Amino acid sequence: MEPGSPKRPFETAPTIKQVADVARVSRATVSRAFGAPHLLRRDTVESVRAVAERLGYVPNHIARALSTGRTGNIALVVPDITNAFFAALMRGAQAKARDAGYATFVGDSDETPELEDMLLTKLAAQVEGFVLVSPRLSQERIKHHAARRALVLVNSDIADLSRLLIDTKPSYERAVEHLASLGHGAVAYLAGPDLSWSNGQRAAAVSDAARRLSLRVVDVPTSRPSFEAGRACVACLLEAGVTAALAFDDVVAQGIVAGLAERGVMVPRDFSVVGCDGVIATTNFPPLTSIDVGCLSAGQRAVDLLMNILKDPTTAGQRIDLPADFIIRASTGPAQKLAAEQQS
Amino acid sequence: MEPGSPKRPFETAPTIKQVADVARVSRATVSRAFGAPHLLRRDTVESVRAVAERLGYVPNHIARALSTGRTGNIALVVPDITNAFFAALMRGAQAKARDAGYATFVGDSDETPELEDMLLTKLAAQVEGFVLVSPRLSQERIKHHAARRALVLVNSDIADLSRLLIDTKPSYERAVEHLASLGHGAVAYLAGPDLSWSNGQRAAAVSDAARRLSLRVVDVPTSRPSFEAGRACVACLLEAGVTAALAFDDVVAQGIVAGLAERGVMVPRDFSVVGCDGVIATTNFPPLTSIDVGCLSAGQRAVDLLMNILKDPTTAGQRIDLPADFIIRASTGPAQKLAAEQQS
DNA sequence: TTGTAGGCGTTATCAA
DNA sequence: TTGATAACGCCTACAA
Repeated sequence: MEPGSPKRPFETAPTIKQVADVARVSRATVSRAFGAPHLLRRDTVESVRAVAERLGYVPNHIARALSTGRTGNIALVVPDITNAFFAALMRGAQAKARDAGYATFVGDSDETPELEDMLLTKLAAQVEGFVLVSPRLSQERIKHHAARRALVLVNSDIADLSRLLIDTKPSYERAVEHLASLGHGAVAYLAGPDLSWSNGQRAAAVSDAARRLSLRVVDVPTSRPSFEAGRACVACLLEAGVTAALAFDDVVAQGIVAGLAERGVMVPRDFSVVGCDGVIATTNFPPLTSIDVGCLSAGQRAVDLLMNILKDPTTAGQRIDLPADFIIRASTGPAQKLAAEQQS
Repeated sequence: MEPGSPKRPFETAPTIKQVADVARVSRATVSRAFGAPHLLRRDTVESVRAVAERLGYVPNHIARALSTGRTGNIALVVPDITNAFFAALMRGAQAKARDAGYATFVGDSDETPELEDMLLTKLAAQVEGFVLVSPRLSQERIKHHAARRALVLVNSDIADLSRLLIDTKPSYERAVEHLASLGHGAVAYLAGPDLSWSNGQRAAAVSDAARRLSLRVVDVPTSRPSFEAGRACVACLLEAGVTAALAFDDVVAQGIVAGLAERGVMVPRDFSVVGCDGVIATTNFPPLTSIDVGCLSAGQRAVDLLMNILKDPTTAGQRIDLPADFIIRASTGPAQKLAAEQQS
């Protein structure tokens, strides 16, 4: 270390007082130049801001928060950052929050209720609100947290709480119809997490549509929605004699396609696969027939909702349903003759 | 643009003063009962804590931060959350920070220097340190930020700043050797962002190794490392007469594979592709021959480094090189005869 | 339109 | 071992 170096290793940020002194105004004026410029003369605002700029002054979030009770922070809590669906959602949410002047904490719960609970608890003191995505936590605990902080749920349906639900049911039904029309008589559904609302919805949609169309459905559980899980269940799929599979999401679908390819089963010639999410459906070969849930805009909408609640708490508690689009690409095709005959 | 209204529909937390009054001690004593109990008599601590418990008192994080200058927060700034490499890195970093008792802000700079600068500036007041991943910002501005807050760089080499460099050079060289040994006489390098240190390193490695082995190299620029960019340059690759391509990362590599497949060019039979990152190399068919950079542990290491600096600022400024592994999977194979003949 | 002064909830520095 | 009091940096009535 340099001799005579300052006790603090880092430069200390300029304060409102320093700006005030240099600009020859009061601290209140500096404060207003940033927080309420309409109360000041134009040139006052400009000169103060110029000085601030020159000094590198930025209003201190913490001090402001202490004074106003508003932190200007929100937190995003998701089961797995590396999942493309959550990542895209976070991207939209984070950008929206930034535009609204909010900074964003992120919490990865690693798919566990305990970590989720812990994150919600510890972050609460520093945020104005939460966006809780696909929670694995109990209703009771979620309500507990919602009672002390604004909270928007994504893909979790709890009465009286603000929630954004991506409605994939019609799309999964259309997907089943699509497969039926291609001559598939037996299909599989590769499930997502038990605790997931989305999974419940999707499983029900497949089951309902299949019953209606007299298709046979095989339900295949997976430990966790992953490429590996999809790949691992291929043997099971082929054994079950199905000619098509609907997956909980695109990651699982990709795994299925890869697992099939390894065994020389070509998609869509020999087997059809349907995914869900829409982020990575197009970054696959063949491009996946999939359900586009518009995760980016879902993230934005969730933050919109949260911002509304922060502005007017009486708007809390509403339910918003977002549509999803079934999009036919190249991973589905006519049922293979052989397999079709097996059914009849 | 303004943070929400001040009125709070949520339970308001008790303050230190309320606890002090009820416990019939001073605020200082309450503070010490939590922050420095060894300075107090045992029964004092107990009685104060009992009262606090009864009232549901929890020390206010914000007020404490203002007073001590310690926020217990760090920030992660990355070019693109949805990129699998960054997502995995964030996951590792976030988990490590959580274990160390820190909360994590996340900033997505959308690959732009301006946003990056803005995030660094606005977040500075609320964090004790930054992990800045693959910055697109100028050295000058980075140094500016590093002067006021602890900062760890990932994949950016600026002297005197703490930095974690994932050394992919030997691996790219090995990749070129691998291709040469398979009979490829002309290869392409699909570049990443101009401002990226990683890209510079990788381009140089390919160029050096190719010169040494007398291979022809075609450099193909891309706007942004994306699936689409990889897919779009396939025409260019085929025109250039190369039989193999090394991509800046796995996403681009996936795009190339898909683009080739669309034209009936099979990988690795007709064309070889090498990626980099290792996150999604295995979630592709065929699994990509790729360079595994261990992003998850890189995230952990980066936070380790940051925590060390926070504990002892004199440890700042060190450079850590992390090795990367070249892994041969199924996207590379012998050069196609026809193409090979074209070369001779 | 601008300045003054008190307060936000804690911690840190002195005294006692 | 405890208490009084001054920061911490900002916002916001209230005054001017």
